[in-house]
Amino acid sequence: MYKYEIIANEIRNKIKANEFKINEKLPDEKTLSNMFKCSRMTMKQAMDMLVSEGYIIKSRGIGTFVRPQYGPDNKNKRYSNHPNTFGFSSNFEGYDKKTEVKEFKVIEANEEIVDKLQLKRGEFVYSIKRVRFLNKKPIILEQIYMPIDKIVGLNKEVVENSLYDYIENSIKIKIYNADKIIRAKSANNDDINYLKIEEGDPIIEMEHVVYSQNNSPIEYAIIHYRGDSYELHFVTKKE
Amino acid sequence: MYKYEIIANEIRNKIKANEFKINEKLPDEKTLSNMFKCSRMTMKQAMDMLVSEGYIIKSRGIGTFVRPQYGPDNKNKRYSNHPNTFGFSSNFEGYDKKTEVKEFKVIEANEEIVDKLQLKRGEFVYSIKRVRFLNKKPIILEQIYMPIDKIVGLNKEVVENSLYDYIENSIKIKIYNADKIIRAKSANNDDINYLKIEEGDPIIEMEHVVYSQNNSPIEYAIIHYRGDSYELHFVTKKE
DNA sequence: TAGTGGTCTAGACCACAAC
DNA sequence: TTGTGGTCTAGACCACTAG
Repeated sequence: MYKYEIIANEIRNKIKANEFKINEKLPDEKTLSNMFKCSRMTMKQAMDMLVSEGYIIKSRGIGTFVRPQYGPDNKNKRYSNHPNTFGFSSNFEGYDKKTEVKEFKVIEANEEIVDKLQLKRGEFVYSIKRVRFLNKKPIILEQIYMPIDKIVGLNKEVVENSLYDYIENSIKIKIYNADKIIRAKSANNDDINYLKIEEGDPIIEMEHVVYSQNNSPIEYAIIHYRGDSYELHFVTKKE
Repeated sequence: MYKYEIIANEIRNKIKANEFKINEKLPDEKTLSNMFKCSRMTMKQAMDMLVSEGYIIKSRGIGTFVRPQYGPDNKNKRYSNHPNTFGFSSNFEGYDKKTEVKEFKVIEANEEIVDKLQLKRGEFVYSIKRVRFLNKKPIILEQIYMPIDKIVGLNKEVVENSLYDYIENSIKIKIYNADKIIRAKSANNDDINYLKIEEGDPIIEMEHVVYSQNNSPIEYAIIHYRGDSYELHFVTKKE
């Protein structure tokens, strides 16, 4: 782990633990860089990470402040996450959550999957269908495809827990970035069936391709969020 | 304009003008920083900007490449943009686009608006309703609120063209960042009326609050995109 | 004017990919 | 081994806010 990640983790944890309280002003970056024994550029990188995750707000000439948190149940009884933070588990730490695996098999990649995962015709992928529950309500339906030769040793137990935890900690693949596409759709049969909603109800569809550090695609997923109970939050910075 | 913005603009323009072709490898960052007479950190900042806008892909150990472009009509006849790029005009440069202003008035801010724009009770805001057309089809319905004492001198002509152009170039407010929330909803009466869709059709709702450089909110907007013709693309980088 | 974050430098070393 | 982007430094100066 790099220095700026370690520093960001430390500050993030202090915010989560309420040691830095909401709207509290943090020390200025020069002071912080002395505290953490790093240069100001490194300090800035750590802080910018927290800005993009929505933990803090920086204002030139004024200072840096802990930001009121998003999170489940904050707003109109909708659940929410930052698409910048990878993974369901890390977005809903500490909440009543459950995962049900509806399908776990190996299939030959179709044209769409070949294209998204940059495979060759005839290659095989894991095909995983999971439902995510929050407070016992089914909220998210995921259809995931992963190349069998990159994500080795996958099994149902892993899939019932955190895929990203497995990828990063067990098989030591580093995630680099992701392309995401968001659409609005009407519930299809799977949505009706698994998310317990009605025909025609709106859902958020997020399609994403996640890339590892060498820019090779490791996951292609189509994720459906219940429109009535989920929203995506993010922070856009004009650079 | 800062150096890294100037550099990014130059490279972006070359990509747009096809001087750097799709999938072409760009010179490495050290060479580029010599070419642009800047330090490598500055070069990196310029390039990272283009990564987050989706123009290029960087791979450690390999190099930097021009990325296949998104853009209107690329995929399933849906229009698409990067929410990281501010503004309709800059996202759809060169396309057949039109804006119809359906409402332009000044109202007293209600509780929601007071909250989002950090106003006091009784303050006034511009209330603007616009429909955006692409290739003569109504695609986007916007409801915009802006505080009258920050966005001075607004008039219907400005609103018919580019608001951001006016804000940045005429009244010289620098945009800093934005909070965005994405939801899926079913078409309401306005959507049916202005976007010419049917009751129950899905739409993407994007709510955003845009902040100027001193972190004061200058725009609160609720934007509806036709679900059948629009999608949002973005690039997420794991820092 | 003092305080704060933003930009920029010139260079060092590290991590990863390809040969 | 070479080429590439990523991290990190120690410090300078700039831009914006507040008193």
